[in-house]
Amino acid sequence: MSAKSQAVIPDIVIGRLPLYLRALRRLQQEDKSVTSSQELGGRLDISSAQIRKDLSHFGGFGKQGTGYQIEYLIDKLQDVLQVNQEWMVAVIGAGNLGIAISHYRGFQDRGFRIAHLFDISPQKIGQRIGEFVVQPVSSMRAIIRGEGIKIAMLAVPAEDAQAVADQLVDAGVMAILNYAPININVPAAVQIQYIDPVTHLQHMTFYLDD
Amino acid sequence: MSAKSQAVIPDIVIGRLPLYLRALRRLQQEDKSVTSSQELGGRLDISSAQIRKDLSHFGGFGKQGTGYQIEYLIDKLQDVLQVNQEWMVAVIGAGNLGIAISHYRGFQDRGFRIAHLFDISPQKIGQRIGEFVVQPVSSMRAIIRGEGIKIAMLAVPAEDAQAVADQLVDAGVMAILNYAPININVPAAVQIQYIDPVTHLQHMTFYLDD
DNA sequence: AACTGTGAAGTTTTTCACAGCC
DNA sequence: GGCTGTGAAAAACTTCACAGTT
Repeated sequence: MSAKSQAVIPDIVIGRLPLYLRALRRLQQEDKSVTSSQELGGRLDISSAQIRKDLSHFGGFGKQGTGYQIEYLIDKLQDVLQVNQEWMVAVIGAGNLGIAISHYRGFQDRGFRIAHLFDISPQKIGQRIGEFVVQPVSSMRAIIRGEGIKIAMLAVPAEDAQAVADQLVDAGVMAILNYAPININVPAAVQIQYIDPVTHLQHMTFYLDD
Repeated sequence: MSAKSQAVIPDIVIGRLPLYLRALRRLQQEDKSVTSSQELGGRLDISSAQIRKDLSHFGGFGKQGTGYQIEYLIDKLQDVLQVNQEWMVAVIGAGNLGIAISHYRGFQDRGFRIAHLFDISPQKIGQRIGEFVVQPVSSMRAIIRGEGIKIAMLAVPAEDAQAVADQLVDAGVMAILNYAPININVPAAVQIQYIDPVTHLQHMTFYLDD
């Protein structure tokens, strides 16, 4: 056990930090400079105790009697999540979804920059999509390795997702955000997250009448 | 307490059912007809005990010694989630994301059909997007109410999301899938779910080295 | 007076482990 | 022998409630 040993933070806590960060940025846009666990919780539908407990894992970010300095807390959370730097991201798949992702302006100021857009289809390769030129999957490995890209967003058909993920891992990618509606197996050291709108919709229909 | 009173099922269990369903459909495509909690769990990285416990909330779907009949289990889970019917969905926002959503083929066979695409911009209104003609937000309320649409996908700028959500609720929508990177407040009876790729990316960067 | 940070208590969720059935 | 369904145990997570600080 090293002198600087860190307690393990529950993953569920880590998952909430981006939500806190997002809400704090919003408060900042509203020209507030201080907030409280109660105000933040009200916005997010999370109890104030939960927020205080979550934040306490990383040290005392607040002031008793006062609350949290928004700018300071944003900075600290960005440090914790390592998004005070700008991560290069590769997008694989230049279909409608890949194109929408590539055009999305919302990555920039939250720690990410799309660096490349890949596709396997000869029709797509060479095409200009926003500021990107679609590159062939065949050169993906070399580029990702060469530039040390660690994060990829997968927007290929479900059938191809596992094979492409394998190539990404081989190329050195350590975090994959998979938009294909299929489970992917990756080594334990590689992070994976899923976005599938249908799972969310099906979650909600359970509660609908009729 | 009615004679047919149902025990309350934990929401976290409901959230996993769509994942089971998705994996089962995949197994079916691979021409399997029977599976086990172990096989399913292996695909999903969920323990077999968890899967058995989750499914047991709804009655005995499996056979001891044998496992689960895939077709039967799919049908039962679709019943539970109420996706054996086809839900009409409205999409609001005909930007890159709304367009990508409107083109996506993956809703059809999983219980959902996009019925309308709305936007507020005069440049967008009347434009043809795939099989849809973009309709004005001003007619949204009447159409949603008139057709009894209960589900909406929100793909508008963060600034407009709360206002549009309020209109949707007023129009009778009971479930909203919000793609705007902002928290929305809706009445407790209305379901809301979020998709924000950046929160997933930030969750993963916590674990990345350097 | 207002609010944080935190042990302790309470609740929920997951895993264990095995009886019972095919 | 293989697998489900399930009570009981364990682990994880959330809330309570309050001492301590501004």
